[in-house]
Amino acid sequence: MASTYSMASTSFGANSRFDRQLSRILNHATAIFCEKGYEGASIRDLSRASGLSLAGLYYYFQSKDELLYLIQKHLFTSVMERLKENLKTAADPEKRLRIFISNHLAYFLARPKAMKVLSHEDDVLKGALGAEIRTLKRQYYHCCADLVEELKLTKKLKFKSRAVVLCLFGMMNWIHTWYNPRVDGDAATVAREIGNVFLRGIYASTSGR
Amino acid sequence: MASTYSMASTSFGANSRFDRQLSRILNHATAIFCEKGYEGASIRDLSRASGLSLAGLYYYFQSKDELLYLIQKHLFTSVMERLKENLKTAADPEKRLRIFISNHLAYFLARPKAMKVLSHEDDVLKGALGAEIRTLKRQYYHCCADLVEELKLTKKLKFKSRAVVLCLFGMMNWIHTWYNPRVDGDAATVAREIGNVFLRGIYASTSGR
Amino acid sequence: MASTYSMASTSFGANSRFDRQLSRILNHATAIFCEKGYEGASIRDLSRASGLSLAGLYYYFQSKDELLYLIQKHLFTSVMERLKENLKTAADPEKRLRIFISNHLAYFLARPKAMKVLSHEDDVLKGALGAEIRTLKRQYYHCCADLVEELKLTKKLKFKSRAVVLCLFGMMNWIHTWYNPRVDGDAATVAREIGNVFLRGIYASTSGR
Amino acid sequence: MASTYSMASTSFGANSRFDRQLSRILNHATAIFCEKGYEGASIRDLSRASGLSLAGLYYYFQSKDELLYLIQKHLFTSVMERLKENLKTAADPEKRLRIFISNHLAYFLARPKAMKVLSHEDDVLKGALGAEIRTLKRQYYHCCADLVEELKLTKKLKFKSRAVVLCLFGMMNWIHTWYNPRVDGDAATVAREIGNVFLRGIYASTSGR
DNA sequence: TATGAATGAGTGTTCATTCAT
DNA sequence: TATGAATGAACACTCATTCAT
Repeated sequence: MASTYSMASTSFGANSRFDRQLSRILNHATAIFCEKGYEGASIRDLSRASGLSLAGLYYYFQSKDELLYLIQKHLFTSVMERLKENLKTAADPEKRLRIFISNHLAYFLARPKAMKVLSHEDDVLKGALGAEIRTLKRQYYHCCADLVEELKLTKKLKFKSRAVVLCLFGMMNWIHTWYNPRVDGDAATVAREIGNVFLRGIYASTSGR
Repeated sequence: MASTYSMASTSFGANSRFDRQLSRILNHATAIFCEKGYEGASIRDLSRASGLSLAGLYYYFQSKDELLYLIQKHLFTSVMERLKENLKTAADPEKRLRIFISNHLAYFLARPKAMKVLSHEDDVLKGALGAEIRTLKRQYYHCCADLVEELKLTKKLKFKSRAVVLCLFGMMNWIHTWYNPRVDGDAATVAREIGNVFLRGIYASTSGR
Repeated sequence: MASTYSMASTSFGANSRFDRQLSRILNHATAIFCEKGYEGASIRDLSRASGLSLAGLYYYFQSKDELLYLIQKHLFTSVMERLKENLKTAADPEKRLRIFISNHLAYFLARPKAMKVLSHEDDVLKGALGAEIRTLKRQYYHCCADLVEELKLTKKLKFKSRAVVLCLFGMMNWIHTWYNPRVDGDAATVAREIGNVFLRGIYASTSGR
Repeated sequence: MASTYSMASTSFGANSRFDRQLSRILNHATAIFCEKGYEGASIRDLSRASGLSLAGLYYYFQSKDELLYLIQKHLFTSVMERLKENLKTAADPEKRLRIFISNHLAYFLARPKAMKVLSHEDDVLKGALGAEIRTLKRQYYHCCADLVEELKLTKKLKFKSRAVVLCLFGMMNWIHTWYNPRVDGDAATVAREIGNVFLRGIYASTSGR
């Protein structure tokens, strides 16, 4: 599997020695943050895992905060890129929403650790770095909200959009606490199931009641 | 509001001086774990918040781990107690499932910090304490799963129970990341909405597809 | 020799266990700051010297900065106290200025390390702590400047007071770079010599030229 | 203003590319040592300030110690050179001592940062480098002491030469803690004032008392 | 000449925890 | 019941320095 962090279209882009090394480090860091949480993880853990010296790591990032920032930024950026690519193939509102769901699950079920880091360490980053991440997250949320709105208009449905969209995110994101590929099937299967519950749930709504 | 931790029916039961003090401490600890996470929180934070000395706190618990254990155990125990009480009033399967949802939300939206601690610090506890918490959690999960199964049989529905129940938990538990009483209404309102999406979603299912 | 830091009239006052220990620590810290400079000294050095554990030290102060602050504050406060006491015994302006000089030298030649720390780490402290120290220092300077002004008026002398007072401080404070009791005599001797150079120097001045 | 460090008569002499670059580096280093002290300053600070890479700097010096050595050696060497030049113009003992004072102040008030580094980091250097600097310093001290002795003999004065010379150095070197050109006038003015205090001070001495 | 990449040793500070009282 | 005093281990991070290129 190619490095998660070195895709030509992101800032980790150019496949220089530096970028490849950074991407290796970020992958290790993701795994460690997943396992122990941001606070519980130590740069020493990362040093052990990556084989670099403690001091050597700091050549690649400025602080533990920045490490988390780089990870989260990359994830939001690249899941969104893929989403945009995938959405090009469909015009039907329902299909488009199903694409959102399956894009999200395909991306994150392939990176279960990343998914956990993203939802767990949601509000850790303060200051400018945190603000940038929150902006990316809001953009991603709005992609989904817009698709739901599109569907709502087309089908003349009645429901509180905010609550409904957040329910959908709840179903999708909670998955990292239980997903087991052998029991639950692949990402497409889970996406179909969640899509079913969600779409039937909102199609049946004719009033707020 | 009576202390969350000193209800007659739990082990913190008897309203002794010890129990009342412990319950105060656990409330402070919950708030701190919520704000900073288990790893990020320090016993010194708790000392400051509670007004007790660092050493004095250890009269009430053996370790930081046990502190989290006491909190989580109490929460699962008491939400389950309330659930059992509330379920006594209804026999209709749908109504009973709606009671599960509203019981969960009423309990946890009144204790948003506790809800966050429960989902955030889900897998922190290792060893015997962790095992006990996981058992309680499984029991609670099965309460819900049984209600869904009951409904499925009655209404002759077709769906993968496991996936569907976990979707429901996802919708309910994700709520701590977005719930705002002024925007989203009270617990009963949110429970109705989540119930709607979920029940309509599964009612409409006639096959696994 | 009684501890430098536990005089009844200062804030290190009450001879409690805590205060005695703190005063021991501050004495060690003074010696270390003197030898290696503030930046060059490490809390580990202090741990070694004092026999307390690294962590144990932090029971007595909040930060390395505060350590320096405590030392400097104590020195300025107590040299000033002694000065006020000593000045009570004389009314003659020249005698009073000679008292300033001999008080300064008696105090600091008995604490050569303290003298070096005070002049070397003059501008290290930033923020509130630094401001407080600078205020104390300014007060001490003005004590001296007032005595010089008194003499200038009495004897109708002509000179730039600022330059002259700062010359006097220069002579007194530079001493830590060269003073050797066996070669240079005791504090009273040095004070007499500096007093001579200074007083004859300003008595002979009738114009700014 | 020509570089402080690349004068034909010093070892940084020949105006080669190397020497010009080294001289730039030493100027930056002086500023940084002045601002943060020797211990507090880091080679990284110097890298930032000079624009050279961390590793690149080491082409110009062997160690941080040598950096300080080069600075201090240059300062003593070149202030002494100028002194010798200036002393050629006068034969009268008093005039010659006044030349020492004004040469010292003219040189160092034009390089306030250098003056601070010289007095602050006086005893930092250990081993051979430190010994060499101490030798230069002693030579400079003796230049002054000889001039004072000359005057003492000529005018048949009585005082402890050592104490008196060190008083003079105290007045001159302490200046870096207070000198403000707008308030205190130029170097010549300050030199006259210090010369006045000092010369009148010793002229008036007819006994050690 | 100059740099990118790396390191071992050290920094100030905080941690959960203990023990005599 | 509760605390003051203390500790070993760990923390994030920076240091001066090096070496292949």
